[in-house]
Amino acid sequence: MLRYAEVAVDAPVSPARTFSYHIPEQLRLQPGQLVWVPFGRRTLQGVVMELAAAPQVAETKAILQAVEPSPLLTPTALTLSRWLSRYYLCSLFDAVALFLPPGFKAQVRSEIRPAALTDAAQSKLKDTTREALATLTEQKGLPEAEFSKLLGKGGLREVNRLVSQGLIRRQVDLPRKRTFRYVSQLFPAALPEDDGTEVTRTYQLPGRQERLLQAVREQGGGYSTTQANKEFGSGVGNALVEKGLLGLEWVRQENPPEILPVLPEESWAAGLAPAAIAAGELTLTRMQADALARIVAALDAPAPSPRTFLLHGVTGSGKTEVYLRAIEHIVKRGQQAIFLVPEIALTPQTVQRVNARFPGQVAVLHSGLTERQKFDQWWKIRDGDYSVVVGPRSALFAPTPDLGLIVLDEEHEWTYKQVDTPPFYHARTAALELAHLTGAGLILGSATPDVESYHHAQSGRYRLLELPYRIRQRDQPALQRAAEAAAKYAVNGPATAAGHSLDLAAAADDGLADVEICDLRLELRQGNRSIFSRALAAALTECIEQGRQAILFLNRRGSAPIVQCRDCGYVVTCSGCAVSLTYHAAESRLRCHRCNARRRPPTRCRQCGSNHIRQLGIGTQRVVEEVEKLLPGIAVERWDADANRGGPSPGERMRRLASGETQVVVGTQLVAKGLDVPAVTLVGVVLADVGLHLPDYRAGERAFGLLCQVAGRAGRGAEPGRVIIQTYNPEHYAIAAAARQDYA
DNA sequence: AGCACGCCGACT
DNA sequence: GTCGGCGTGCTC
Repeated sequence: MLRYAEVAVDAPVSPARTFSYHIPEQLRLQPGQLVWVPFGRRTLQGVVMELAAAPQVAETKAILQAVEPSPLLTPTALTLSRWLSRYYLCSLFDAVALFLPPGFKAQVRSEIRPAALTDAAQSKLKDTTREALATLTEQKGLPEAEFSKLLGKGGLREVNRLVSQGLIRRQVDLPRKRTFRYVSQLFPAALPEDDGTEVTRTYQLPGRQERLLQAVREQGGGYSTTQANKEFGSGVGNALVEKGLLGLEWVRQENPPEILPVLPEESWAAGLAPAAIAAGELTLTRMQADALARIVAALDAPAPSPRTFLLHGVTGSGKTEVYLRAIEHIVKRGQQAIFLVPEIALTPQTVQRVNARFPGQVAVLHSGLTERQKFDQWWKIRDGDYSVVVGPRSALFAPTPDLGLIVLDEEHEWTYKQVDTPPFYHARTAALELAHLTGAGLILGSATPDVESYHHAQSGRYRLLELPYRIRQRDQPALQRAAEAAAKYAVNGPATAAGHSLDLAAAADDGLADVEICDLRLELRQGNRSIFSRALAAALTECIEQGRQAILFLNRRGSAPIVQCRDCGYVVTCSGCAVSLTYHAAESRLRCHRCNARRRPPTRCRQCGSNHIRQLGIGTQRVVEEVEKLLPGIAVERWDADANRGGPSPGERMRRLASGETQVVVGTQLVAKGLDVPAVTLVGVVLADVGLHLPDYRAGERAFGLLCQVAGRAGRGAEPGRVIIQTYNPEHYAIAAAARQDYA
């Protein structure tokens, strides 16, 4: 029989490694259960990966106890854990920990007791140790942590020495109390050959015990100890447990209080949720309808069919609506969907739309929840109480009972990659594997897909779905007319016909803002030393005079400046890595952040010989000053990580912008993502080059994506938008392509 | 994390 | 000849 278990132990061991333990007679274990095991001198948590007939080694220790009576991980989760461990080179336990309920961690608490404390043995000890032992004897025992503290520095070592000398005893207790919301309950005890027969007895019990026993048996299920103590007096239940007439179990509390999917208070777009987006109100464009049809067809096809889609749609093209309809399809057939977003706090609009479409069925996981709330959410998801789980990368491992679809919005975002603690997984890669294992569909969506994803879509590994046109508010009357006209000739029903007409209208004008590139080298040559080109200065002035709003964007990340020739735009790069060199003031040298090469800073430009070499390094602060100089008395606000720490709250700033109080926003990436303010008609990129020369070979790709996103901020309302990109590198492929909004 | 083992330098 | 500091590898 299967008397052994292969256990993933919570220790830093090689990937995929398990340890063999034998299962004691009285334990019934299944794969996926969390257990306590002895490991070296310690007692650790582990997860049973599989049961086995034979161990890997001759000598095995016994599993001490199960933490939960039933498995916490499904067979699918175990399979994905093994894959994660091998692929990301982490211990198997680090991988399975992703799937465990929040707050499962518990530590062994050991108690120190005095033993054989003869004067002779004590005479050889240090003074502090002798004093600590005196306290210990006085208290008749202390928790190990406290005792070790009494011994001062290196206390842990000293404790072990004393244990091996036999002067003290260590008693290890496995934690009985469960993390949260566990209540102890009394059960009628059954006979050992558990067939449900209750224990019979021939003797008489004291009155209160008799009455409690009767009450518990009548109840049938569990009888809370708290209630028992209240009604029959404390200790009565314990007496019955000791007589073997009642069993005591820790049971997870049923029906935890409702968790409202509350968004972080500080969310920028509080109160800005699109008002009229309810199910069925929107007519899909033909592109949207096509995309949805292909997704639904794949989801309905028999199991081994390609179900990974890359939904490439420009900002405002209606990707979210496609996700929502696909989720609806899955939910209707009783399955669940996982909706991943890069950061909850930055995508409140998306989250609110999901919430509005599936009221009461959405679990929103975010860092603002308390540990207890997260714990309750985990169990409710597992019980199938929710149809949709929205959250950051970790939400991929939520215990949905029957996963049908995974949506990964803004799939190019780097927050999907875990970089701080093992396993260093990428949620997109892991989602692909999970979808493969479960047969679930996977939709990756972005306006600027990661080059790797796009490549997979082109080579056929994913299916590519394109939404090339923006849907605008100003199209709505046109849509109405088109729908009416088209209805007369409709073959496929009015909705599709109207959508088709909208596509035709949009094809002539894709709804995107006009983008101009402004060559700063030319400005400089013509004597303009300001950070604003004449074109941007004029556009900004005009925009404000017309009572509209503007966003000025400066992608200045970190503090590493760039060394650049102001005559030809040449940037000093590493000869081996094609990465910009960073000036290190302390050693007066340029350094490559990739290969660590060192170089003396050049005095003349290598490309044109000019000595007009500068360290580029303007920040948003400087831009704000320049705007105030250009347009005195204007309401400018700076939105970046620094400004976020002090000053008005993000919510307050968002309100001021939405109401028009703020006329110009100067910001970093923070303003590039998700900001949707209709009255913003002008976007100025103060210096596009900065992001271009980050010490990262993906710099060009990222600069392109960011510029596209920034450009998407303009002209979201009825008025057309205008974007001006200032650069010293107008011919750089990333900037030129971004100006044409040409992803391909 | 904690422990044993073994190597090497500093001491009796 | 012995002690101890620390680098390395192991824990079923």
